[in-house]
Amino acid sequence: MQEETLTYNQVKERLANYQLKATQQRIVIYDALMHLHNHPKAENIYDFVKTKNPSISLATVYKTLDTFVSAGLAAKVMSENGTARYDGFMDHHSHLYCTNTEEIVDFEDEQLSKLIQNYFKNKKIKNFKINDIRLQINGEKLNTKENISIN
Amino acid sequence: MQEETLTYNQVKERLANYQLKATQQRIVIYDALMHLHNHPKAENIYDFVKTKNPSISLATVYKTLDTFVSAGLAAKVMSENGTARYDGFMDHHSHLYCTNTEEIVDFEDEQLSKLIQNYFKNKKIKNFKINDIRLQINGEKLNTKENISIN
DNA sequence: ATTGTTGCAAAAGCTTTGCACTAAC
DNA sequence: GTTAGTGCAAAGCTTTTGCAACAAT
Repeated sequence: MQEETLTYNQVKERLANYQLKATQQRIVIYDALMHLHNHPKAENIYDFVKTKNPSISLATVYKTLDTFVSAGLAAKVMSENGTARYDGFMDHHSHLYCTNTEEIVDFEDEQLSKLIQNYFKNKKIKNFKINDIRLQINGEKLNTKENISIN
Repeated sequence: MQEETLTYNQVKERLANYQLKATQQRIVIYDALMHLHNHPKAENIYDFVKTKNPSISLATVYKTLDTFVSAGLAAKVMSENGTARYDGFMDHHSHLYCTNTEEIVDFEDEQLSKLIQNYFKNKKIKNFKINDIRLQINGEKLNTKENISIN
């Protein structure tokens, strides 16, 4: 798995690319998103960043995540129980959702994406412009010791 | 579009089939689900049923919907803003989600379902048992006067 | 008669808001 | 210096809970 470790300056630069002021809070939250690959909720991110910036507030975490989502730096995914989960990896991907453990696992399958995209090239939906297609695959993790993996 | 209009006794019978006591509340809520095809939230259903049973409580609506979902009589869909939406039509289907109007529109496409099912017959996901695959198609409704329709 | 369901009001959980203070540019 | 972001505490909204009263079987 790719481990994206950016230096302080690299993060600043990336924020600048998105016309965002590089505040301490944004930097640590961005960093958290790069480290937490489990589709954390705001609270998880809050816990993580508090170790680096103990005075940060939960409201700031929410506001910042919202900013990132608007800017296109992060994605917001709704889990089945209605709480928002955040995702710092912006490549198109779908999600596996385990109904038992509530885990959300990224699922990326180029071949399947192509298949679906092609399908909709031929079959249009009237009065609707498709921006993004995601699969939500619900099921159960079978072996709790091993990880879920494709193929 | 199929308009499911059931008599009082037919609803009672259907509830009985699911081992559910046929209370007034359940009957009107079930009826509401059959009439409201817009993926209503609990509050919408509450408003609808209050015309027939003005003393019903919102808590009962929530509890009853939960009961229906557990029994398999209805489905719960999470919308992008984190509120639960309910759906009384239990055939497998996907959803179109309009990012502007927040409308959720049912989308059923036998051909596409088959395509995806076949795909996963060959390509298994390790340690994961797929129970249900749904497409979440995000986009924008183009012509606000006309309805969205397939093909 | 028994068992499960309802209604109420209170609480819980997550998220947003308003505003004075502060930091980034 | 100006503009935008932060922290706080309060409020908002959806959903859940506990329990006594009640209705269905």
